[in-house]
Amino acid sequence: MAELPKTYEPETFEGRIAQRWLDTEAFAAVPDARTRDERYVIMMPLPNVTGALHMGHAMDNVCQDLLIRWHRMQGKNTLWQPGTDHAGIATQAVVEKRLKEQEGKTRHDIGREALVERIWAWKDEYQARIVCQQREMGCSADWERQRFTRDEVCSAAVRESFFRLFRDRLIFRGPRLVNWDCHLQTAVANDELYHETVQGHFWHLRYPIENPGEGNPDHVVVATTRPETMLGDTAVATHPDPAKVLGRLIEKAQAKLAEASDKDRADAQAELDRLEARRESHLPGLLKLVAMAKAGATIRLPLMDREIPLILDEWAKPELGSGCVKITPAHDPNDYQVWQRHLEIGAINILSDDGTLNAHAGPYQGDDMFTARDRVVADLDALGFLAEVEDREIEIGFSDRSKTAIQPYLSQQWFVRMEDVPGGVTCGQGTDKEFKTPGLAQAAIDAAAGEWTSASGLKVDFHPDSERYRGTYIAWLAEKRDWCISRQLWWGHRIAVWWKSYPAGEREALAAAAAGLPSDPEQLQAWISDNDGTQHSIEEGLELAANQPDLGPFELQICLRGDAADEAHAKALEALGLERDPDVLDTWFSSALWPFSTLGWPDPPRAKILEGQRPLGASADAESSLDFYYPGSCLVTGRDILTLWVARMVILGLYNLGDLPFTDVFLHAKILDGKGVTMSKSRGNGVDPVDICNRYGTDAMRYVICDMQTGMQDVRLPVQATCPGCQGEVELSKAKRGRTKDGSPNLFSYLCTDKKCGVEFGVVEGPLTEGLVIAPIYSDRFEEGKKFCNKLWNTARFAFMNLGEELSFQPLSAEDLLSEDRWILSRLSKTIRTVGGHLEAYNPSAAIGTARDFCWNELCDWYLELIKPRMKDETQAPVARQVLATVLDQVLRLLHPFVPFVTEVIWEQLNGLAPERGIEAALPASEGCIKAAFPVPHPGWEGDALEAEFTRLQEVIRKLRDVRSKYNVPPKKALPGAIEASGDALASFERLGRHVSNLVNLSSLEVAESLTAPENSATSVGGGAKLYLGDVLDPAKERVRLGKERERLSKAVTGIEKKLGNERFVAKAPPEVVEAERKRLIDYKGQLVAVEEGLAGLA
RNA sequence: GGGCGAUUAGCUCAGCUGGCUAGAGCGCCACGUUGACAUCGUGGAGGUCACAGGUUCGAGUCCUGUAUCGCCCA
Repeated sequence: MAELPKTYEPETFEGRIAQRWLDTEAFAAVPDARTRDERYVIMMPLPNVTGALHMGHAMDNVCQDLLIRWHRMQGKNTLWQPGTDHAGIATQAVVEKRLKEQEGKTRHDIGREALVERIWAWKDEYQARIVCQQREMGCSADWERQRFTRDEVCSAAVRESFFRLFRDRLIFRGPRLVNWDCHLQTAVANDELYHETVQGHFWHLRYPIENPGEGNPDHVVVATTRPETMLGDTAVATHPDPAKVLGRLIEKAQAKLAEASDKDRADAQAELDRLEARRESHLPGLLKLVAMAKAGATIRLPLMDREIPLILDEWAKPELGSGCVKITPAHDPNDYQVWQRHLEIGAINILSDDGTLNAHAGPYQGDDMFTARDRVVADLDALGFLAEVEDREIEIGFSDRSKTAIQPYLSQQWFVRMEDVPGGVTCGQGTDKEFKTPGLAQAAIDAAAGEWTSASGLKVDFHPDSERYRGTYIAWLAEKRDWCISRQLWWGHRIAVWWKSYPAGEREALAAAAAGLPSDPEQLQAWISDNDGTQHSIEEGLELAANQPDLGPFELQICLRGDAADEAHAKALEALGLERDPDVLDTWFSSALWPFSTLGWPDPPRAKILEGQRPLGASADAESSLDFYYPGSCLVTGRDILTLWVARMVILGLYNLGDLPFTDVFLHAKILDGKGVTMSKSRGNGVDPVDICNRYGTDAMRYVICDMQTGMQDVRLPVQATCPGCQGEVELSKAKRGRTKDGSPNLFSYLCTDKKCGVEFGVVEGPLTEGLVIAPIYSDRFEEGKKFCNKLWNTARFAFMNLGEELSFQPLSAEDLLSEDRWILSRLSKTIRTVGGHLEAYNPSAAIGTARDFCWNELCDWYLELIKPRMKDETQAPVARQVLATVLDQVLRLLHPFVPFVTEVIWEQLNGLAPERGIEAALPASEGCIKAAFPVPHPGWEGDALEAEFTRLQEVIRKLRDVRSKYNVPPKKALPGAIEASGDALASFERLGRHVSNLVNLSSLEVAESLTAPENSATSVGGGAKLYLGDVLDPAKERVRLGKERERLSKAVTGIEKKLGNERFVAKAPPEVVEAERKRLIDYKGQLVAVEEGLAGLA
């Protein structure tokens, strides 16, 4: 017999097991004859190649592997698609930063090609690192399908999808206000910004009104936190109906005052007074302005000497400031909206790409924003146009990538049209799932709400909190905001549109270029775009250029479908004077295609097969990967990218393929550090999951991760480090940070909390920790997982020591089994059912908790103890052995998805010792636990009466142990015991008395309806019986012990009596609740009487 | 500014549609190495369920407000 080592040492077998899974192709996803219901697909949320994985990724990957292994064991054809994301701006920024640090160069110094080459090298390094980490964590993804968003297969999908959207006029180029990063010189998305509140000013500017007329104001005052933007003002707005707004606000304030608490009354009164005073002072002036605006009044913009209109718009707030607001459409999002409502005012962009002012800023051209601000303020002041300067806290947006302030900036960008379009959008063109939708955003809304289902009957739902996240998802989509997909970067999928802009006067040149275009409708799509981005056919466009030149300049745009089209036509386009757009696509565009680009869409048979990769096309007896694995099943991710990524996958899946990329979205918790701050490498609080695996074992890491995933509660993970000075443990959330050279806190170093030590040590390698010892960080939360694995290990060890040389299977009927056998099988069946239910409900914590409780509290603490005597008796041992082997078999299968390594290695041994396990019939066998059938409940094994009997037995044993403990009886000393009971309980204890003797270590046990207690007995009640333990009595101790017991019981009795004495309770509570209370009262009273008798006996 | 959520033991978290004396793991205390396991066993201490009101026979759970802390959107 192969005896297991005494303790669980994961490092001795994890590597070997991982290798065997690879050797046996256990993770391989190969299309076969299984039906759609027998398939299960998870597309891994592609980690970006910016850096290594941390515990947040571990949470994501472990949850997915749990689902994948569980479904694989249920016999599904399972695909877990791995891969990585190029992460445009993030990766380029990291590489650029390193270039600057190490060589002092910028990207412009080395050029586009050289920079991209360096980024590819970085990508290779980090992709390898990430895959290594995932394999270490036991991720059972099909590594032979590994994809990267910029590899040839994914890139082909990007080109095709872009072309189709462009052809359907769902991609267009137009002017929009974007967040401009002046340092990186690119637009950045909202999610790449962070906001900070800084001390700033509020400048009040006085703008003169042209020819105000008798009795009218001769100027307006506007206020701004960015006075330099006044150079781009194109209007001043005032509210069209100030009386109504002020009236409504005053009503509201009165209502609030009426309801205000004493504490708030003064504030509410002050607010009301302010509004009323304001109506008095400002309303007449504002009404005059309304009349003037209607009459076409204009304003003379100071410094620029430009005439701009006074307009009426609800953006102006009559209750604030002067009630007027300056409008700078090109540099403020709200003003931009105003412009959209009053297109006649125009927009003037005063900024260049590099953040300096352009020619539209007149004398301030060439200044940066801050220089310009000082000069504008000084000049306005000198000319008497500066009314007032206030100090004020203002919120400024910063680019997360460059850490510099962003500027709202009007520029030409590419967009995907999300709103409804006239005539609707056809999704799934050319497939048998083709359908019409009003617009792309609406299609994704319908997918999650209402009656709509896809052609194959699918719908999207969210877990574990369906309501909450459906709401977030729909609210975001309902805005139907166009998606800006262009980025001014060098790292990414370059936009495949060649274009040239023709001012209104150059219609002839436009016509000539259009006439010279190659004709290839399948591979080439041409549009003429007007100045708002609306795309027209060539004929319509030329007509517009002739008849409505004010819609110019016109842009001739040609999109090529793919590499072959580039080859055929790019030169010709360039000969016509068109240039390929230099921008690249937003990373999320390629990520949005992930559920099908990875499978070879649009043309799986012709998808490039990279070295060591599985072909994607159809085989003689199976569909292509795309047909077989799309639509997929479940998406597992954090809630922060629900909109950025999940919604967009739904949109492009529906648009390109006519069906959903997945039906279930599992949003898991986020892992925070000990202070509640998001973990990340850049904050110096990240923990590398591989460090945890090495320290505690991979299964221990996975166990604890599963245990942490409850509902949506984010989880704090306090982390520690071993001080390199004193070797003591330092709790990082309590330790002080080290200092950098300039004296500010160093995010990457800590001071030891031991006062005698105080050594500074680093936690992340880098320039800031040069010269410091780097202490690996870990978290003692993972001890729990290791302890559980050790317990499981020793359960198996006990089994193997007792199974004998080789156990042969015999069919067993219920009569062959003893009561403890039937009890553990009943508990096992119910455990399997409960665990399955928790997994279905996406609750890994409850699932593993249930499995753990069974293993530890029932199998180990009770069953193993109950059968130990039988194992020494060769006539009784075989049945117990067979039950034990069967329970172990089921437990290993049940736990495998959570802790795959330890279960697999035990499984291997179990197969050697007991090749066939089962009770009535042998269970289906399997060489690897990874491929074994997941356990199913066995209703025939379940017995409620038996379980109740065992619950009573356990209570009796605990009570008697408690007495032993209270009297400090050494475990080896056997004592006489007695149980006084009647009815069912008596019969039950007569049958099971041997277990009491065994587990309480009794020298003798009398069970009877009425008996004489052993000499010097301590008394106790429990399990519906009166219990005696002899040879221990110390009257003083007993009085104390029973006194406490009496106190506890009489408190409970009083409580229930009070409740039952309440007439309204008895009248109104459901009868079964009242009845249950009555039963409890009788039970407690019985116990109380017994305790009091015991006390009386002492006297 | 708008929306969503959280606050339960020293720590990290459970607690479903209101109903036993509010639970688990870790940590803590006492005792214990008899052949699975000291990464263990047996027993134990520890909570005004953030605060204030309300609904109800009954509130950790439902409602309103307050405080603190998150997240998303503007």
